[in-house]
Amino acid sequence: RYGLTQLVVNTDDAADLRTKVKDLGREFVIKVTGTVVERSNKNPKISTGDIEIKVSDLEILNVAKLPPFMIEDETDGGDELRMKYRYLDLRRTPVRNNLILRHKMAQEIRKYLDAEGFLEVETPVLIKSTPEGARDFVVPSRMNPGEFYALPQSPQTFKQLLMVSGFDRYFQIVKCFRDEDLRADRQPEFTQIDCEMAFIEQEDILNMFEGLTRHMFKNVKGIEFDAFPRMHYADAMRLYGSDKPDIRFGMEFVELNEVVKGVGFPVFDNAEFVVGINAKSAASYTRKQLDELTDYMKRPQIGATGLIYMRHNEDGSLKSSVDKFYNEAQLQKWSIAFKTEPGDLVLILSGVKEKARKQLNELRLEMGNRLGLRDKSKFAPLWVIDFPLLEWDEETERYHAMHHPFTSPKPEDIEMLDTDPGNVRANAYDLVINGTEIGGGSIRIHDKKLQSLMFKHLGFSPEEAQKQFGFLLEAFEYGAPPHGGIAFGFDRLVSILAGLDSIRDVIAFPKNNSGRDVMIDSPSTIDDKQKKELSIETTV
RNA sequence: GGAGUGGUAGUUCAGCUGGUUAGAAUGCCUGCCUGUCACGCAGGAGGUCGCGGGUUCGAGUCCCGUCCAUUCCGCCA
Repeated sequence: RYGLTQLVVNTDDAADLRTKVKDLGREFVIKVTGTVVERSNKNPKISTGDIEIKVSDLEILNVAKLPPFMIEDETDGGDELRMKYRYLDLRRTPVRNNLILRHKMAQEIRKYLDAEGFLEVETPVLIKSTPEGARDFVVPSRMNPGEFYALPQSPQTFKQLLMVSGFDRYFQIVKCFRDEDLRADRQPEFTQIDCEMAFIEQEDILNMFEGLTRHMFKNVKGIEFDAFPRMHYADAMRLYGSDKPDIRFGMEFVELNEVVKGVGFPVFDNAEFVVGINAKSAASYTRKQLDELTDYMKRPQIGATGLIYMRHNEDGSLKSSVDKFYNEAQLQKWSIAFKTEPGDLVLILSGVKEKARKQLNELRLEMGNRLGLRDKSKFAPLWVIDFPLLEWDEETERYHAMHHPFTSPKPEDIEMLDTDPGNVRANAYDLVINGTEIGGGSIRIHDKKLQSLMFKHLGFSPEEAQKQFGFLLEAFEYGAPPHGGIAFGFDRLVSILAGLDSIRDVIAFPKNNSGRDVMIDSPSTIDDKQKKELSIETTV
């Protein structure tokens, strides 16, 4: 009942036991002495109560309050309550099993990387603030009044320094901190499997960490994989509208500009880009379901202006929501483009290219969910490679590094840095499993000249670059080997193997949205003495 | 910073267009029951309907504000 275990007490003198505990109420922690007897009638529906104890003595060790929710596999407690009493929630078998899984995975990671000659090195947690990327968590420095430390968003620069030091294979299972709003798959403090290797090329990294992933799945879940498929970033965007496609199912994008334009349907004629998917076996969708789907797409979070559909009916006929503009022969062209069969449902969006792709990605995933194509017990790993080096930032009106400023451009693309920076590709790669970005990395720049050139293109003046990264640039002058690495989001990896949507239940003490009043891992107020010592005058 | 959803017994929720004493299930308490395991039976306690204001003869229900939780967008090199 209270989560520690469930005892079925079997004694010759039950009345005596009852009297013994009665005075204390019904809640207690007990020590039972007795003989274990095998259960004669096991109930396979419950996980507790596998043994019975013939009790000879019972000692009450402590009294316990009644828990605010039932500590059972199927609890009646809501999320909020479970988080408030996390120490009770952690008594529940499913949550405990997640942490056991996490532990096992950490063990397997260390086992694999150790066998491959990696050295686990700890890097500092109180560090200098880095400029780009997420907001830093800050810690006021008492020794340097008015100044502060940042908590690392990743040990990136430290591991590169370790490469200069000759630790050719480094790893660390390490906490990282990013002061951004959290999500179901994102916590402000999270754990990375951080790795770096010297004297390697991209291919070496992909193989090494495909090996790690394979090792983990095999030893923890008993699942083996063929070689992970690889996809160019550009193809991922074209076929799935996402840099992290879920390839447990197909439903690839079909581009339709040539097929649907010029017939006098203004929505398509005026759109830059028309693109759709074929949802196999969904032609039975009713008008009501399609309207609901349209509303889903029109929600502000997605922001589609509409949704066009065509049914390929079981009798072979084609029926679209724009029959007024397209006759049977024209719809036949759609059917050919989508390779439809009777029973299929075609869904089409139009608009500006990037936006339409992004929206169709949402629709594809939603249809995948509705059609049951995203089975949590199936795993589809994928390398996405050849990411762009730079990304245009509308707000600051300049390019910034898509991965980070130390990422090496592809040598053959370097000359485009001046002419066509947006199309320069990087030696950067992501590991995606089931549509979740599990890890990413890159081959780094190890040459001071190229690194300075990159800073220039990222809009750093030489002085700024020197101020922020001078120590790294200087280190590179002492013989930096070619190097590269990768970092895995450990929490996400565990949650995927556990078949969960949220990373919350693979973390013993997760953060909540407000960061307040849940448990001991909440911010504290600063008292006057601290304010004085830290030279803090206003509320931080 | 923005949009959505929710806040009613310990807990999970119901409460339709405003209308007697706010319900269910489960948990809890008391009694009975020595092979139960979602035990059973009988009885009982338990609610300032998040908070503040307003409309109304009358508000859990409608309006305004506010707080909290949560999901998503922004953000996450």
